[in-house]
Parts: sequence; structure tokens; C-alpha cells
Amino acid sequence: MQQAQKQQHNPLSNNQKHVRLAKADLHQGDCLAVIPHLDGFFDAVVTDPPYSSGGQSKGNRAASTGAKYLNTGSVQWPDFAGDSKDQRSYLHWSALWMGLCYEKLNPGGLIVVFSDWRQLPVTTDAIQASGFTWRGVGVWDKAGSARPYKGGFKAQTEFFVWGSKGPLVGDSYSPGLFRVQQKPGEKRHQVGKPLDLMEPLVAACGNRILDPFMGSGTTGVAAIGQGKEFSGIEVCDHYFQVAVDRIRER
Amino acid sequence: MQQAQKQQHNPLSNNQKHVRLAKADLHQGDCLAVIPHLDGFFDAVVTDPPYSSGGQSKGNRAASTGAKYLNTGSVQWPDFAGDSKDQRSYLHWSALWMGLCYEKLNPGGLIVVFSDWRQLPVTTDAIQASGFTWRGVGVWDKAGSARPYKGGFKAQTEFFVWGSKGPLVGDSYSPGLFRVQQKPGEKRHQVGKPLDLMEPLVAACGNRILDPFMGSGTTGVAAIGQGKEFSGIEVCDHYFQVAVDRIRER
DNA sequence: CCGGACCCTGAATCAGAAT
DNA sequence: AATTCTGATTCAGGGTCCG
Repeated sequence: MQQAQKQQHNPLSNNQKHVRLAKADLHQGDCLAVIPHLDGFFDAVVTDPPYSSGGQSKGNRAASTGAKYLNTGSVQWPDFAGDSKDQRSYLHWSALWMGLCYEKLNPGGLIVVFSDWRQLPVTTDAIQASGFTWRGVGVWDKAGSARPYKGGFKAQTEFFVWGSKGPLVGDSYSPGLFRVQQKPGEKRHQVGKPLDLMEPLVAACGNRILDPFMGSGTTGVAAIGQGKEFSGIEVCDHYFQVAVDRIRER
Repeated sequence: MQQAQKQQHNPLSNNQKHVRLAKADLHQGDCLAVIPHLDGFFDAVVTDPPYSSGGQSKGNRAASTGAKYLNTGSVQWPDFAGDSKDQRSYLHWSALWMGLCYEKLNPGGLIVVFSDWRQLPVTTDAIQASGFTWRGVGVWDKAGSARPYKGGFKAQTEFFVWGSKGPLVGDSYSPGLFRVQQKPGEKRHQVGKPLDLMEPLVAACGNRILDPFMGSGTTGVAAIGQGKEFSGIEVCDHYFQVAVDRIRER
């Protein structure tokens, strides 16, 4: 019986780190505490929050993410935070951080939020509750690389819910489905998204992009690679460092 | 003729049409009235109900509802701006017909219900409210054949919500995404699904299949083609005739 | 008449295997 | 491989039966 290695994150803790690069502004801390202090306004929020989906019981959800989502004992991932909420508090929490993002967006700004099938209804509720106009559900097709599902249909997709702050202003035309295989060696986060997936999403957005759940920083890498400005927030110190290193290397 | 119209709303009226073929049992009438009188039990419900997106304009949804929603502590689904009554009654109606289907399913029976992105949250609510275990969201990729969306992401997918009556009993392994182009010439119904899409869905199911919103009968054609038994219900007389003719031709 | 040991039951939880 | 299933185990609650 190990002592819980999960550290509690105090939203108001002031031991936040802050790294400023040429086109990037990276914060370590809880996004609920950090977002209100960000400077200026953004054109888009593109993010992949913790899903809080694993497990049916409180105990399962509270388990370390490393254990929860690990299938083969091959790789050890550091835990990530914020993955232990039930549906009600997930909704409330989602509406909170989305509401803070809303305040920091320019009119017409986009929001793009990833979700798995289970949290999809909650995510669409939250995006509307926080003031956005919900405009659609996009699909990430993992190109079949998912567990087979006996007697049913394989969960080979994840979803992104998207919307805007008022009328749309962009003039890009993007598909609503992206078929991208996750190459295991490329993964820097247990549940990280492939760069090939994030690049077209970021390309659909304006110039200044915010990711309040930066993780290993793939959204940032995509944004900087397209010459855009990026602000990222990550609560977990380990992944914050990974993101800083990756974005600095670009 | 006039008399028939007058009696149309009586569930037990015997001027509903009923066509019995070798492997097919086709009813013309409102599924809420017809389902309770169907004989025996089914292995699966595969259907494409009317999406009822009427009355929900983007302008309505654009209004902010955050305060209202966050103040209602115990609401399961949001009472969002504008024509929320439409959403609420769509939910109620969906839960009604799904509940009737539930009664007619064998243990472990599957339910597969199509939805567009807008009704997706309501459909997942309804499927659970009517007793089913919600197990996933599958995707129909229309292979790009959809209107471009300026400043956003093209709605090139529709979805199917699937679940089961208790533990799964089947042993098929199906993908969770189907990429099928709708060939305009093939369409027999304004929103009909391609046969190439319905065939693998039907193949994932057991032997006896029910479609309470038969439309032009594509689900039935797929089922009969696989040697399964099919029962279909369609309220609109025109489409009922189309379905009878198509299934008879098989 | 009361209290406590005892059993029973169903729900919640947990470990392990399979996909 | 951003899980699900099974079966074992724990645990709280309620009832019974004596002391």
C-alpha cells in the first residue's frame, strides 16, 4: 500500500513558473488561477483537457492516471492532474475554465476542445454554458488503432467540440474529420495528440492561440511552426518542462 | 379515405397497413402505437429517427445561457436558450420510443441510433433514460461530401449512438467508423442512409432486427440481404410503399 | 424490553484477464 | 490500445434470536 504520490494542486499557490520565449508564453500552474492574469486577447483556444473518464467508481477515477490508462506494462508515464472528477463536477469545472477563456478571446474567437465519447455530452453542455455558440463536433479517426470491442463497435475515434464567441470571423475551410495514426514512439504524454492532428486544427485558427491544458506542448509546437503566437498553461511540473523544451527547440 | 384519416390517431385502429413477407414484417403507422403490438422479441434495433432539428436556429443557440444553467443545481441536461422546449420534447419522445423498443429486445440486444451533431447529447441522454447501457458513439464519415464551413470545420460526419440491454452477448468485432459516400442517385429518402453504410451495422447485430423509423427501408434491405429477419415501421404512407417495394424486390 | 452477536443481502470496490 | 468484463472481497444495514 503506497502513499498517494498524487500531489494536490492549490489553484492559488504562487509557486508558478513562467517562461517567455520569442513567440511563446508558457505558464506552470492551474489554469483557473493563471488565465485571468494573461495579457491581451486571443484568437482561439485549442486544448485537450483531462477527460475524467476512466473507471466507473470513485475509486477508479481517483487512481493514478498512470495505472488507470496503462494497458501493457511497457511504458511508465508520470501521472497527470485533474482526472478524478465525476460528471457533475466535470461539467462545473469545464464551464469554469471555458468561461475564463471566453473572457480572454477576441470577438469571433474559436474554441476547440477534445473529448472522448463519454464526456461528449458534458463538453457540449459546458461550452454552451460558458457563453460560446456551439457549432459542431469534429472527429479524430485514430485510423483503427484502438482496442477491438467484442460484440460491438470499436472506439477508434475521439472528438473535438468546437464553437465561437459570437459570429465567426475566420475565412479558412477545414475538414471535419482527421484521420491520423498515433505513432507510439512519438508520444510524449500518456494521452498526447499527434502533431499531424494538431497542425490542421491550429491552421484553422487565427494568429494568437491559447492552450490551458498544454501537456507536452503539441499544440504549441504546431502553432509556433506556423508562425503564430502561443500561450500555454500546464499544471504538472514534469509535463511543463517537457513542453518548454519542445517549444524552445523549435 | 376520409374515414381512414379520421382514425389515424387511434393506436388500435385496424386500418394501419401491414405487409408480411417471408422474412419481413412491415407496418405503416406511428411507432409509438405499433411497437407494443409487435410479436416476439428482437435482437437489435437499428434506426435513423427524424432529427427534429427544426426550431433551433443558430441565433437561438448563440444567446448566452451560462447564468441560467449554472444556477440550476440538479439539472441533468441544460435548459439552454431559445427553443429549449423542442429539445426537451425531443428527449421525452426519444426516451418513449426507445423505452418501447427496450421492452421488445432480448437480453443483450443492441440499439443503434443515428443522430446529427446537434441532437447527439439528447440522444445519449435518451438512450440511457430508457434503460439501455450506453456503450459508445460511432461515426459515419460522408467522405467529404458536405457543405464547406467558412471559418470552421465542415460537418462531414453523422453519428450513431449505440448501447445494449444489459451485458453484451454478441461476438462480432466491428469498426467504430464507416467511410461511405452517399451517391445522389441512390437516395430514396430525403435523408436516407446508403446501403453500404447500413450493411456493416446490421452485420454487427443478431438475427432479428427492428427499425421503428424505416423510411425507404434501407435497414430492411440490408437485413434481408444477410438472411436476417426484419420488422419495420414507417408512419409516412409514401415511404412505407417505397420500403415495401424495395424489400419485396430483394 | 433491551442489547449484542450473528447471519444475510446487496451495493460498492478491487484485482486480474482479455480485448 | 484516453478500457471493459468477471469474480472475489469488503462493508453497511437490517433482521433474528437469545441472554
